[in-house]
Amino acid sequence: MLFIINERLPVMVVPFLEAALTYQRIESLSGKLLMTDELIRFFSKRTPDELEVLVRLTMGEVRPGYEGIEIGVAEKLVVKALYQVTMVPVDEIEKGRKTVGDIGLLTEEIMKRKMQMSLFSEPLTTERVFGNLEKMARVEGRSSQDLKLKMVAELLHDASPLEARYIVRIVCQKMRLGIADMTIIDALSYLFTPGFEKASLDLMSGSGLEKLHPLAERLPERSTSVLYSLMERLSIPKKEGIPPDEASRALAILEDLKGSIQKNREKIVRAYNIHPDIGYLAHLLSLSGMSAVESIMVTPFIPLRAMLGERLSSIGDIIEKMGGKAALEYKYDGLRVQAHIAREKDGTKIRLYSRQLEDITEQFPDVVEFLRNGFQCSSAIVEGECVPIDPDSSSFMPFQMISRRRGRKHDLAENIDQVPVVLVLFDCLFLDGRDLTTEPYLTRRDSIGEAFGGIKEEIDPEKGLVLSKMEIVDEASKGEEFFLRALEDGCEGVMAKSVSDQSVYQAGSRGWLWIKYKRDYRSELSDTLDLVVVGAFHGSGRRKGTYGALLMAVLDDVSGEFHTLCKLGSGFNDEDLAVIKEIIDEERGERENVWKNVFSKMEVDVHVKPEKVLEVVGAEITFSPNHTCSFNRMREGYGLALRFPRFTGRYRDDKGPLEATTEREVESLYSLQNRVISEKLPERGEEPGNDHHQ
DNA sequence: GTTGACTGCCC
DNA sequence: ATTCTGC
DNA sequence: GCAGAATGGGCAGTCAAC
Repeated sequence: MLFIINERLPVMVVPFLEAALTYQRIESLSGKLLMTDELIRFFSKRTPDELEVLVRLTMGEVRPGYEGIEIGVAEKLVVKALYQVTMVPVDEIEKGRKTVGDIGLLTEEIMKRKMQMSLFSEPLTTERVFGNLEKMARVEGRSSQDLKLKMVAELLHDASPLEARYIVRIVCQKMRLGIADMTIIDALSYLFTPGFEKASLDLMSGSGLEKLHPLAERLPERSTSVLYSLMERLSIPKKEGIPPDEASRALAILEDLKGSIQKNREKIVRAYNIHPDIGYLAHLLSLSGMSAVESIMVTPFIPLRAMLGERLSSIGDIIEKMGGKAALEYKYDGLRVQAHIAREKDGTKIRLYSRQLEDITEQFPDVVEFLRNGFQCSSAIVEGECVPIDPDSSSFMPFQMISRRRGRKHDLAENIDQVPVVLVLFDCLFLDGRDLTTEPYLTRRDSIGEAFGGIKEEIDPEKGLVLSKMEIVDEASKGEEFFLRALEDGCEGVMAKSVSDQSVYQAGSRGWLWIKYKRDYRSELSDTLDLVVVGAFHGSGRRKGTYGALLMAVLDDVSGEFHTLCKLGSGFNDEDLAVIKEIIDEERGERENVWKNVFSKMEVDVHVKPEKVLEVVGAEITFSPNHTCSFNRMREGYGLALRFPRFTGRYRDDKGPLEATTEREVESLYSLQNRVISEKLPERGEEPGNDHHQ
C-alpha cells in the first residue's frame, strides 16, 4: 500500500496558484459554510489521484499522521531558505517574525519586496509542491538539512508571493485556514452524495418554480449556499409567490437531499475514525463512491482514532449528566496504548499504537510480552494506559519516567530495566472478529476479561496486565470518595463513563459518554500560585500583535531573586491579552536594567521588570531542566516547573512581587502534592499515602 | 567524540 | 495537555 | 456543542557545528 505519488500516472496539472487562491479566499471568509463551498469548488472535477493530493496538501500532510513520516522542516529552516532566495538577512527576517506573527505571511511580504527577478521561473503545480514535500520527508543523514533547505528554496524561488505564503505553511504543517479534517469531510460529503442532478431536474421541471430556476440550475455545483438559500426561499412560498403545494414538494426533495448528505457525512466520519487517512478516503470516494467507504470496517492493525472525554468540575454534575449513574475509573498518568493482537500461523502478531496512532511497538517489547502471555482469544483490539511502576512497592512512578521510553531507539534494554511498566486495560474494541465499538461500555469491559482471563484490578508487575479500577456510583459522595482514593493511589483523577445502552465507543470524538475529572479542576484540591511576570513572547496567528505567552517566576525570598517556574500561554481571553499587552509595554525594558534580580535559563522576546503578579493554576510540580525555580535544591541539575499551567483570570494587583509565591512554597507543594490528599481521606487500613515521586 | 539547536510527539 | 472563540 | 487554533512542560532523535 506504500506508493510514491511521483510514479503514478497520469501526471496532474492542477496549478498551485489555484490552491493558493482557494486558501486565500477561505482565509478571508467567515462562516464555515462559505469556506466549505470554496473547498467543494476546489475539489470538484478532479481525478482520484488529484483529489488525494489536494486533500493532503490542504491538511498540510504528505502521508497520514499515523505513518510517522516527518517533513522535518519548521520555522527555523524556512527562515534560512527564505534568506537564500531573497538575500534578506536572517536577523531581519527574525525581526519580522515578531511583528508579522505568521511565518507564511512574513514570507509573502518579504517575497513581495524582494522578488522582481523571478520572471523566468516555471509555474508551480500542486504535483511539484507535493513531490518536493515527499522528497523532504525522505531525505536523511549527512547534509539532509541542507537538501531540505534547498528544496524549500527551490519552491519559493518559483513561487509568487501568495503561493509562497502557503508553501511555507504547508511545509510547517500550520495551515491555519480555519478549516481542518472535519470541514474537508463536510466538503467530501457534498461532493460524493448523488442526487444533486436529479433534484435540480425535478425542480426545473415542476411548474410554478420559475423564479427559482437560476438557483435550481446551480444545484449540481453542490454548493451549500445554493442548497440552503433554495430551502430558505421555499419555506416562505407566499412571499416568493410560489404555489404552496409546489413549494412543499420541492422542499421535500431538498430535505431529502440534505438528509442524504448528512447521512453520508456520518458514514465518512465513521470511516475516518476507523481508518484515519482522509487522503485515502478521498481517493476511494472518487474512485468507487460512497459504497466503498461504507464497507470500511474495524480491522486489526489499522489503528482507530481514540475516544476522548469531556471535562467537568464536580462529581455531582457528572452523575447528573450521565443520568443518575456512572462508572468511575481511575485515570492513570501514562501513555495511552491501543494494542492490536492476532494469532497467526507462525505466532501471535502484536502491534501497539499511541494516541496519535503512531506505531510504538518497538519501544515496549515488555508490554508485547505481557499481552502475548495473557491473551486467550484469536484476535483483539484493546486499549489501556501504559504506566511506569516501582515493582517493589507496586506503586506508580511519575509521568516523566515513561517519557524516557517513548520514542527511544537506543539502549532499549537498559531503559526497559530502568522503567518497568504495566499496561492498565480499560477498553476492548474488537474481539475474535467482532467489532465491539458499537457495544455498550459494560459489555466491552467484560470483553477485556474474556480476552485476558483472570485479569485483576491489582497491580501485578510480573503479569504486567492490569484491569483499570472501576466502581459504579449513583451518588456524589461515593464518587468523591473513589476520586480521592484514585489520587491517593497516584492517579491523575478519574474518568467517568456512561453505563447506558447507548454508551458506544465513539472513536475520534470527545463526547459526554466519557467525562474527565481531575484534581486541578477543583480549586480546593489544587493550590493556585501567584507568579511574577518576568518576560514575554510575541504571539502568532490570532495572537499576533499581542504577547502569546509570558515567562513566570517565583520569589526566592532568601536571595531576593526571581526564578522561573513556567511559561504561561493559556487561560487568556481576548480582553486579557489586550490588558496584558499594556501591562508589559509599561514594565518592559532592556535586559541589563530590568533583569538584575532575575535568574532564567530561558531567552525571551521581551524582558519585563518583575512587578506584576498573576494567579496561575497547574496540575502538579515536576522536575525541570529548563526552569530555575529551586535549581539544584531538589535534584542535581534540575529545577522545578508547573505542569499544564494556565491563567485563572485573576490579576493579583493586591500583591507586589515580593508577596508572590516563594520558591520554598513551591518546594513544599512539591513534597506535599501526594500526601495532602490522604489526609482528607477516611482510614483505609492499607498502606499509607504512597509518595510516588521518589 | 560532544554539544546544542531544532523538530516532532507524548502528556 | 488547557483554554478560548465563532458559528 | 463542535471545530479549530492559540498556548504549556518535557522527552528522544537527528544533524550541524565544534
